[in-house]
Amino acid sequence: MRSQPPEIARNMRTVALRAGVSTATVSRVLNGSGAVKAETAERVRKALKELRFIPNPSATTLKYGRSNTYGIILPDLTNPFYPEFLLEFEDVFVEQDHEVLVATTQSSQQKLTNTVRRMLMRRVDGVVMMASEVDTRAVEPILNQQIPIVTIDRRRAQKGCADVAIAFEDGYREAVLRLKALGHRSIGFIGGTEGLRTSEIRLQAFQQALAEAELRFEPRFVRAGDYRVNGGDAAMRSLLRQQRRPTAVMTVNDLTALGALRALHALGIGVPTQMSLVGFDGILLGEAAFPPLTTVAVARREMAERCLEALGKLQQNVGTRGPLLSVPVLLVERESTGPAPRTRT
Amino acid sequence: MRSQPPEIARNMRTVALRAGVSTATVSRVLNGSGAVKAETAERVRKALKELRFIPNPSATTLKYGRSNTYGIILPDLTNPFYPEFLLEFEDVFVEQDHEVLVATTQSSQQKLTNTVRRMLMRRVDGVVMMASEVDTRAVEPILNQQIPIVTIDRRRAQKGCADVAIAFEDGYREAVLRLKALGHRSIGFIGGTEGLRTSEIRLQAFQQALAEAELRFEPRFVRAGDYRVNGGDAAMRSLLRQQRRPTAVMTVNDLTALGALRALHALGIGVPTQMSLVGFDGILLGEAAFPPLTTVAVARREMAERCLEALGKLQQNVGTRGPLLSVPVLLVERESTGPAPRTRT
DNA sequence: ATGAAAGCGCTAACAA
DNA sequence: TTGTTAGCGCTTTCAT
Repeated sequence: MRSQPPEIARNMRTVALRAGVSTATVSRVLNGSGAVKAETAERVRKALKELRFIPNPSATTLKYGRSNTYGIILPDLTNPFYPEFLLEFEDVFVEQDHEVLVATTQSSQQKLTNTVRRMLMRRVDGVVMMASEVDTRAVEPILNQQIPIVTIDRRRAQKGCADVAIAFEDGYREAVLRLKALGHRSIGFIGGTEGLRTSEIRLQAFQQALAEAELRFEPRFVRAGDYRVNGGDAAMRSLLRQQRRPTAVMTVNDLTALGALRALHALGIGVPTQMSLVGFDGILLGEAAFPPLTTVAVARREMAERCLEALGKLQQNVGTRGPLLSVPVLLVERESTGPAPRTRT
Repeated sequence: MRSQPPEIARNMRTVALRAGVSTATVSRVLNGSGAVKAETAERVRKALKELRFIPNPSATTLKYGRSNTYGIILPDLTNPFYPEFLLEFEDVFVEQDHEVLVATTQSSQQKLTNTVRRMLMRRVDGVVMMASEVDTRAVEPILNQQIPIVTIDRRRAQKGCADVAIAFEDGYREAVLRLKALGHRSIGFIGGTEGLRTSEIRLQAFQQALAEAELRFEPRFVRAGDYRVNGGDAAMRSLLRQQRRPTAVMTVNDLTALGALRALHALGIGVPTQMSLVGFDGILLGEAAFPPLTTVAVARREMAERCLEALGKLQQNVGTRGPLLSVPVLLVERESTGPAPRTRT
């Protein structure tokens, strides 16, 4: 025998009736707008509770053209960094009583166009865009509607846009210094897909880190990858085909490092005894690798918070350029790095 | 010099004005409801296009209390299986012009309660629930609102509910038979968290597979894990602490297998030379492991399609029990499995 | 301190 | 075949 489900109010009228007030008063109590006598407010709150009132945000969206929803556009969910970020993003935004609309582009221009339309239809109040691989002209309709956009890692801002950038420079500097302290003198690099702005930025950050550590940048120890496992694997094999080798390799992200690690295993090269390896991102599965991967972890939570902050700033000053913010980074030393081997292999 | 952004219509009135018709006609053209003269329809379509009309679904949601949005509740996004499934889910639903509302519970009862409220507020038309770890009484308000729910892997349905189950039995059977063909006679198992219904189901499926293959089930070769890397690592270490060992180990999911693999590496046990290892789920990163992980892959796409199908059935027959559907599974043989070692270690 | 009412955009019932 | 209109739920302005 199940008890009858309790009556539930799906509109304010029902609540107002029960409390013996008008819907205007209910609204005032809910939003803390306008003055309501304490006694009345109490009665309303009681009715609200008893009737388990479920507000209908589409009414507000309809009235004001704003939905309290924020869109997030991710390139992909198969790189664990993105879902791990999404987790924090959702948490941060929902905590502020915002709703989140998730979309992935999967590097398809068509998908991005559809996504933009979906976001416009849902009257999002802002968009966070983490899809460096696609042509960003597709998002112009969003800007035309005066909806703020926060990009990730573009390192520039225009009217209505802000940018949140990962501190690659700090990350590579820290890692290079640590490797130097471990005795490494020649450090290789497996980068991202060629031709992408973000690949360029990361490679430069690595070069700069070497310079600051007074180590030589050797182009023959550099390879392009594709931000994925197979690219890292192929790049590492290519690196190892040469006569001379670096004693340590840094990568553009963890997936690349995992691929490189697999190649090293397959070729019977000891990690870290014969070669040290450093990833970037700090995905959880880096710890599941053998040996557990040393990496530069990106502070996902702070990244989500910076997005929220940037969006807030853009809303305060519509039509102006938004801020350029930075996300900190942390070297997580695990077991894929160790002292440089005595003799160069 | 940028060209002026084109005027965009955010309501039907503007479009109707331009086409010289009423909003009702515009609506009829858009939805293909009611008869419209071909010539008029053409004029409307032209106006629609010229003005880049963006419909406002909140109006429809407000009018009908239905949003064309489906909620999906995931336990977590750090297990790559979930985002990989989400990717397909989004794709399948968006393709049908549905919107998707994503939420994660992170095994928190409070978060689930909030999520349910969010879904109710957004007037979702259905919910897919993949969170076996939490108390499902929290979702009752959804059922009370006559909103259909599709659960994953509960293997039962009640009024307003359907279930989509992964064919564990098939998966374990296939894998066990393959291992048997490779000469394995004693096969261990690392299961899920104890006390969960889904852990029970999976263990039983494994036992059944052994029985069908006429292999003995040996409880001392069974350990509980936690569906995560560390649980798999610990369980494997515990398994290896015994005098006698299985020659192959199957696991409840890939994360568990990855942890087990790490333990095997750490203890210097060759995979697959000394021990074979089989995961479950087919996460992409299984291929990045060394050796690449043999696993039973769950057909994510079909899983998403079954969810859509189940939701459709439930909507056709409100208030009845929904179907129990099944998702197929595929053995993906990579390099963590091989012939059983000659002598038992 | 409170209530009445308008209006956001859309669709379907009804009228013409 | 097409148009007019009511009404979904909410907030806010304007009265009271």
